[in-house]
Amino acid sequence: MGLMPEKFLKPYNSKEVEKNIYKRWEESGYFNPDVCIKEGVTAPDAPVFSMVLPPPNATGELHIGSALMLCIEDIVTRYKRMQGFRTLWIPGTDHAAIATQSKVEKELYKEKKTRHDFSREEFVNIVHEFVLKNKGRIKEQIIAMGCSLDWSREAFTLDEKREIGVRTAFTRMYNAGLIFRGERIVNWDPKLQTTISDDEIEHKEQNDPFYYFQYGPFVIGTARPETKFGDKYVVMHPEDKRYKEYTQGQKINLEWINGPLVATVIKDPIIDMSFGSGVMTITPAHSAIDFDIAKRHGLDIEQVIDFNGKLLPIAGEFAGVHIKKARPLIVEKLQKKGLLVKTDEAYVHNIAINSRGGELIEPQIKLQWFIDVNKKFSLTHSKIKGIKSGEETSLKDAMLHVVQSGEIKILPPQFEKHYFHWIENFKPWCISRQILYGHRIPVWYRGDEISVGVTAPAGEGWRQDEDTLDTWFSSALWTFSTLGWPEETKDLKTYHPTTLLETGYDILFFWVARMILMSVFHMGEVPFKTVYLHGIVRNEQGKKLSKSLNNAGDPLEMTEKYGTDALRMALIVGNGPGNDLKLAEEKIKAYKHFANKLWNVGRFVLQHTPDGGAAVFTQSDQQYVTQFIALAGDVADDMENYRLHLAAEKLYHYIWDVFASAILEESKTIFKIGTPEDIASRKRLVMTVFSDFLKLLHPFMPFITEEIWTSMPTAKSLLMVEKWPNDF
RNA sequence: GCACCCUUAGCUCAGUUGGUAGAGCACACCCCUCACACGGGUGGGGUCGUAGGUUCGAGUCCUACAGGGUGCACCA
Repeated sequence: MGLMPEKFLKPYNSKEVEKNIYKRWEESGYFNPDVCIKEGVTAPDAPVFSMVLPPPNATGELHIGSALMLCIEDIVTRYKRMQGFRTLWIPGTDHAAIATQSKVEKELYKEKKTRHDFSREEFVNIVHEFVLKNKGRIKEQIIAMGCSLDWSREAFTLDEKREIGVRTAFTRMYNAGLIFRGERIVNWDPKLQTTISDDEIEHKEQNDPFYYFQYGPFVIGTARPETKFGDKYVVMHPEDKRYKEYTQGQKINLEWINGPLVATVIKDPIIDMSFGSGVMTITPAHSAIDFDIAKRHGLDIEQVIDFNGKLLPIAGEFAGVHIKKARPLIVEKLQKKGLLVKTDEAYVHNIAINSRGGELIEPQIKLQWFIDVNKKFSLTHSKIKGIKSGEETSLKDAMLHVVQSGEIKILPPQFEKHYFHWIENFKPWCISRQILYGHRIPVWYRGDEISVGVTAPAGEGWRQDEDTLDTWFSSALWTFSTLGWPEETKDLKTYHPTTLLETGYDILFFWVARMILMSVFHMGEVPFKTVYLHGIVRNEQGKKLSKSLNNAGDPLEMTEKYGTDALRMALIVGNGPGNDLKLAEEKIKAYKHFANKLWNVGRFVLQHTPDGGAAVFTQSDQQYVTQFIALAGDVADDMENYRLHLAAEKLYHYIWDVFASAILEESKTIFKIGTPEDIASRKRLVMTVFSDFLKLLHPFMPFITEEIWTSMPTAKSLLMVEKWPNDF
């Protein structure tokens, strides 16, 4: 018997190993690149690899999708660290303003309380306490996945440092004229009592009756009769022959819901002649398109529905009635007046709902803060390829430019098209929210005066804007706010732009695009060089998922049951970039078996090869060496090109089919009846190949490889900072 | 409506630059042989959605179609 410790006599026990190993990593300080340099495991002038962790919602749960994200990012990080890079992966959490506040309000509601039972300060404190409790749990979950994050640099989108960043960003953009306050039509959620951005809207198909009403000489169609009270403009296409007798601005007397009305004819090419009767009345205060038409023709804009979803006095007898209740009543009245022409019951259309809360969105006109993405500004300090310092550009143009020029590469490449398409439709970004939890808008008012800045203005009588910022405003600064910006820190100079941004494709627009926007403006450079997008894991609503009952559940449960390494492999193998993942528990189990296989290979190696030796390889062993070097090259090539799934599979098959089934099986005979030269050669082969194999596999299965490594005679320090094997 | 993705073994999916089909699980039979039964061995199972095209050669590229899914836009 050789060096084999007793622990190898039992099957691999992930539970006993994992906590212990993580503690050793953490205590080593090697998650922090500064320590790596100080201890001499990384060269001070080594190339940099940096990445931010997409900050999980502070009140969220770590789900199997986050596990996939953590796993991919940790694999890349560990690989780069072993390649000798100055490697930094920054952890943090997101305050997720709306989501968090809704959650707390739900909790409060259980005690029959609402946010209105508290002062602003009290309420924010309640939310804050809630967040603190949850943050710890998320950190535990991230640790359980084995992530090599530098916890000394942990950040939170709503902590003090980030608040300075947010206020600085707001102020500088305001001063550049890119942030403005204006009355626009916005997406209003009557339930959460806040605006949301266009991207937070979800369209849902719904069947509603479609009514045709007699409107003077015209027949108009609508699915929303409750908005029609104030409709005094009738719009048609200028080239519609059916209505050529009517002229722009013509007045028409007609009978409407609450009595006689003078309507004005408007001609506008936006009208689709083939839809309905080709004529419509407009409600500019509650429809984005109608609002545009009204602006174009200088028409009156009148609010019909209040911010709670109830009809205003303009509705006459219906004033104060909720729109949901009012609709059938209005139809009934119009029918009685003989103005209902017909009803199409089979009408299917898309309604807008808030993806965060689920309530129907009511377009409303409100005074809000926006980022103007089209306005030209001068980019004073540009490091962006193709844009000179001082050159004029717009946020939109710059955002397009950095991807078109290839300075930012998006993987898989088809998502570049999604990105371009989205940018082309990018309208002013509404950044103010009427909720309490979040970064309060750094603007103060006093009479007609306005003051924008990082701190409150001096003097009496200033009142701060009541609104908070869209949560994505602060997370958009993440690549540089985590590095100390707006201070010109050493971290900022060293690690920005970050090397890689890895996240789910579902937040390409929400987050990735907005990070590009912010970095371009504030840093004059890209936030990252490569974007790697992984697929999402469908929830119970996903049709495919619900039909199979063996889909895996909570990641923590899985790591408990099968070990983190097994879960990591199951998440990686067979899951190409950008593809959605459906994970069967059986697959995780299979990689638990693989972990045990590796464990037993370790046992064999340590039993039979007490020393590494310096023997000369026999010809056949030399072939194995060559094969292994080729494998190491292949794996490195896959890693460089983010083909993690292929790399993992190659490693799996190598250790099982080549190393265990061929090399070890042969070795049994060689060790028994081989010549001394054969034996020495084989012992060296087995030890060196296995030892280096552990390095190759470590990014994927960090715990078990580190645990076996501690028993290897070749081990000098932790495996996590060993150099990636490039040759023998 | 516009765009993108998917369709490969019973199930879940790989297959990076085009070169005679792979994995895990499941299934059948054999083996508790001295690293490992969380193992080993043997075996069954696929006209790679359909129809064309390019090519010496296509699951892999092109075109059309069908089915499934996603994103964006939107109808008054």
